[in-house]
Amino acid sequence: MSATIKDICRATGFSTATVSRVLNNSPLVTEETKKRVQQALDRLGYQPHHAARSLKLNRTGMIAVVFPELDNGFFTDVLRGIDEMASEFGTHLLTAFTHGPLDEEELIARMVRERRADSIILMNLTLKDAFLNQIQQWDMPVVLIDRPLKKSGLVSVGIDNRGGAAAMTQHLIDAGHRDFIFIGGPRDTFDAQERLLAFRKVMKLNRLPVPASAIWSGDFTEAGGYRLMSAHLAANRPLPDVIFAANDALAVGAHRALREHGIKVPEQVALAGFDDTDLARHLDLTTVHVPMRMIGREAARQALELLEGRSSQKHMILPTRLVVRRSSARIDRKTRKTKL
Amino acid sequence: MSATIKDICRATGFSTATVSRVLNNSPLVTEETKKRVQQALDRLGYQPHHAARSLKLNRTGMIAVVFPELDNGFFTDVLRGIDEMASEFGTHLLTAFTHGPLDEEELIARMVRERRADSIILMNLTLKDAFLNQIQQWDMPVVLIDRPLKKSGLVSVGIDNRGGAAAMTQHLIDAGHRDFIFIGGPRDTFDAQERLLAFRKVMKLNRLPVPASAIWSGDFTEAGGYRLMSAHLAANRPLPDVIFAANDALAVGAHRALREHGIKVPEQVALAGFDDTDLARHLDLTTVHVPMRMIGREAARQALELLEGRSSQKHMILPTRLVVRRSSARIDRKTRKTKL
DNA sequence: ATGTCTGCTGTAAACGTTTACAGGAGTTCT
DNA sequence: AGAACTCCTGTAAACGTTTACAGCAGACAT
Repeated sequence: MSATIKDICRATGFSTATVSRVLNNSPLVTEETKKRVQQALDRLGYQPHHAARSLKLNRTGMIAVVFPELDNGFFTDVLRGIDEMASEFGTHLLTAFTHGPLDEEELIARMVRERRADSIILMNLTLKDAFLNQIQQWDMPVVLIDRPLKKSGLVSVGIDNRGGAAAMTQHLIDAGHRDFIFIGGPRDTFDAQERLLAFRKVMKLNRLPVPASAIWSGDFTEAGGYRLMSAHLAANRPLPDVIFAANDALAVGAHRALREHGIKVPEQVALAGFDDTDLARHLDLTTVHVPMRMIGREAARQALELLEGRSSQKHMILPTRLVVRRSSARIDRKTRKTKL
Repeated sequence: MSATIKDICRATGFSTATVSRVLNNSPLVTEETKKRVQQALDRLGYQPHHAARSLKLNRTGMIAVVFPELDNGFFTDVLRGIDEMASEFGTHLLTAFTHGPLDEEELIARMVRERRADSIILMNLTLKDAFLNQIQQWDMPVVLIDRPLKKSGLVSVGIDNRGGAAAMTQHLIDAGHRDFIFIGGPRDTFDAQERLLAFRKVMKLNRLPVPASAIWSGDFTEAGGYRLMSAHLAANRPLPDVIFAANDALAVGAHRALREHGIKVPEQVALAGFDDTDLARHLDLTTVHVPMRMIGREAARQALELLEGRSSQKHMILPTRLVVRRSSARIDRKTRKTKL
């Protein structure tokens, strides 16, 4: 059993109040007694009992972080960012993964009402707006990652999806590509919607057509990208100039399918992704850099500042950055076409 | 403010004791009152206050999981495995990353004494044996991942490092490779030691020499692998037949350095790793599969079973499996040598 | 009618903190 | 010398639960 305040009292002869005051270094204690108490604390290896403290103070020193089952490779870095910032504030992390979308609401509601944390960071969940609105009733600060809620007071941290997707689209066009396939993400995902929107807009600006068949609907997973690409190839449909996948996972899946069919990237078809995961770097995939660690840091900062009443920026949008690598290289279209 | 038991009392007219009994469905309550209380609970959206409960019961319903700063790509899957098992038991996760080795001991000691969790899983930390021995004094179950402690009562979950490394070494020899470079991990890491040991043993069995210069000392990071390989190439030293890196991160780093020097894998040098991370699959890297999710699941299971007093297996070793991919392909040595 | 038992409910203490309030010892002022 | 401070320390209540124990009502046996 760990030592309690009473043990310290017994050892020093002081009362719980005084010991507690030393612990929270109140100015009301003599240097002398402070020293004596401190010695006892050190000697007995005392640490305050977290549950007791948190019951009394109504403060847990925890941030709950809820992640979706789906992993974009995104997750690790964001979590690390959150942890960095949290540990600077002496706060711990309660991480939870949702197991299927049904589970999400219940998991969150329970955690909140059990008061296991002081604030909560929700990442990329497929929550209904109604639920999000309801969340605001609870008196626990909520930070959304990658999911701004319109007309709501919820704080969110997101990235410049439109800017990134637009820059990418323009880059690909500038590289000489005309015939696109866009592999989108889940329709109900904010990121996916934004990226598609920006893609469409830039295509339109450049007066390039986007037939319905050029927009595939993926799920942000590698397996999904692989499946879609394989199906296309198996059906012997023509290759476009370039495939722009709404995230790296999809791009990587498509890449694998292409490779298995002996199709060279970028020689026969160019490829681009979004997120700049480790894999992208290693596959030489042109992509859009997303500052994941920073997202985590900022989300944690918001969560912590909200706690202190400092209501900071409502909706933070972090910049993205085009990362040009080999997979989008300019190819002389005539050469390529003859090869096919 | 969430509803408390007293709110339920006020609503139903029953005492806290009765309400509490309903919550823990004690058999001592009439069906009738149980029903009436339940209604109030539902109506007010009651959830027990975690801190209060845990103070009284001395049970937090949490497992602390401590990860090193270093990320082998390992981490995500293990955590998911832990989460899977934990959530089956209705237990939450407190994750913490150590920030530098100095920090480790203090972080752990504090968490334990604050009693933030019921049990603790330590992954791959560079803790001193003395500290680990000390841990046993505390009355909190500890599960070590990838780090059995000799002659200690600590439970651990590990993998068959020797089997994996031996199988790999033999495979590479069978593929015709004779001249090896082994990029090892940190000397103070158990995994690194075991893998090197098995490598040496199999080389000896095959009567192949292992000069000191053939063993590099890495750090299990990609940057490290890149640095070592680059230095070697920059110094214009000859390439071996094969480079066996003690983990995938190192192999991937080496791979990048090789690629940057225009050296083809496996045409000019074969390459092998250990861990079977996502990257390995995509780089077609021959490696040793490590069942990361399973490691997490088993670690969590042990942590939970220890809590219930069921002391299960002391030291669990999960099997590894050789995964042969293109990077280790057999090359006609004569052809290769002439090419150089 | 009294005693014993069973079955349910309530009272109150406890878990380990923090903190408002009270109180005691010095010091300074009148 | 007493009052009015200032400093420090102690007493006790509170946070929201759980649970040992007490208590009460009714059923049954004597």
